[in-house]
Amino acid sequence: MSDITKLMSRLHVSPQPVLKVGKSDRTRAAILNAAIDFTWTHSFRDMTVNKLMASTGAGRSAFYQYFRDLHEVMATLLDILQVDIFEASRPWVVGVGDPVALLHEALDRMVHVCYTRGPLLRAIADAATFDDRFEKSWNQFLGGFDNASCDRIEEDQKQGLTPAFEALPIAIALTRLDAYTMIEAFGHHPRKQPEPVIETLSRIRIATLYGSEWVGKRSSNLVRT
Amino acid sequence: MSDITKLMSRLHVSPQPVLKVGKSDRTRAAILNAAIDFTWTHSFRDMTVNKLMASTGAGRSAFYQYFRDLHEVMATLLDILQVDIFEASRPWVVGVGDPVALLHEALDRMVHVCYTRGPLLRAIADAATFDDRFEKSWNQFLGGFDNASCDRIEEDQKQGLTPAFEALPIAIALTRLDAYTMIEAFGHHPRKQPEPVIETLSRIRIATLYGSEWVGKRSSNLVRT
DNA sequence: TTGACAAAATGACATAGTGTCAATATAATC
DNA sequence: GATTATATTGACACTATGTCATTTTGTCAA
Repeated sequence: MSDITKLMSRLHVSPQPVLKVGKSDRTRAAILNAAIDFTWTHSFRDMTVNKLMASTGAGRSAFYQYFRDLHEVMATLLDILQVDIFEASRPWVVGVGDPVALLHEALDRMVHVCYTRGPLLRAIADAATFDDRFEKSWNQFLGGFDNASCDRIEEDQKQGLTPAFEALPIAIALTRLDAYTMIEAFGHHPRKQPEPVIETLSRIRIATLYGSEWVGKRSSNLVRT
Repeated sequence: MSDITKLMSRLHVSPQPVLKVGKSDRTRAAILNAAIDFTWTHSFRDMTVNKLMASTGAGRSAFYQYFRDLHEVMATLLDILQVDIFEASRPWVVGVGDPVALLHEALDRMVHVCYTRGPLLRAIADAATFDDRFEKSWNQFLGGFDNASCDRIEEDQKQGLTPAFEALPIAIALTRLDAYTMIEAFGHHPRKQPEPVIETLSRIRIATLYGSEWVGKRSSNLVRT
């Protein structure tokens, strides 16, 4: 039963307007919050089940009631973060109209999300090197981006807005560019300013996809139907 | 005393044609080789002192005679790899002449080195997330690249070959682009083909620095004195 | 309100890896 | 070949993990 299904059945069955939250849910949420808090001030490598559970009041063993291990916690947090990041990228990925303007819009939002959650993003990327299964999740996340980006590039190529080249390798490279540049910029305290990062990523992506003449412009005469 | 200095003094002093290698040197080398071999077939996360020493014949405790921990081993390997990679990048970093041609030359060599040592490069990047001190080494390695790249960009800007923008953030982003694209492509078996990676990285870098019109060309009319 | 049941939390245990140290074995040097 | 320096070893203390039988605690119906 998925989380959403569980939530809906609870809403449906309950005759009361108050969303009932069992102790189980509270502890689970406490663990996730403890993990988020932890990443804000420490590296993932220093995270232990003990330290997390110390922040929740419950004993260490209780952890295993909710998660198989720390990586499953991180996977849950990635699932949540993923939604926000994909949402932020939508303008460019599926938007209609001037692609340069759409790209600025999307990068603006994406950088904002990553700035807000920088240390968490970094912890997630770090955690991927610690565990086989979670590494797959992280690669699927990046892969989802690769594909969305690739589709958009191929669309723009059909329209003659972007030069004809093999889209997927470029999409893959640009995804790594974005991800690791933002992790570098926002993953540690003190975080860098978001604006220069937006400038940098949009300069590189626009120069690569639409030509250097549009770099620095907030929009172009290029139109997409 | 650097490795090279040691090697030279040994060559100089020894009257015999045979390079004298003490037992100490042999064990140390065996550990380093075991680590390299290990990265070729396994992830860094699965590396243990035990597994490494099993390949050398000596017991686990002997390891600590030579290295403080696994990260010191990886730091040693990074030092070695670093030399080859910086050497490969030299044409573009310090070369004189057509920058587009120089860039192709440098990327060609760099991709070749990273293709040859792909799994090791990946293991090194992974190891950086496991240890405070080694993370610093890895960041210094990337930072060295950032600076070299930044210097070259600022030179080209003075010559009017590259648009005027803040060079360092772009250099940082392009370094992450190169590093993590190559780790993605060459870090696992089966490795991707090197040629498309060269194409991809040079396309993005040239479009960003010299303008889209030079992408795909092996050289430009741009000249650098 | 109470009692019974299901669920959550606990503490003790087995396992795996780390790094250290005193004791021992081995190599190199005179 | 004796001596000295160095490499190697095995035992130990420590930290963290994940499991399980047991106990405690919440929830719901009577």
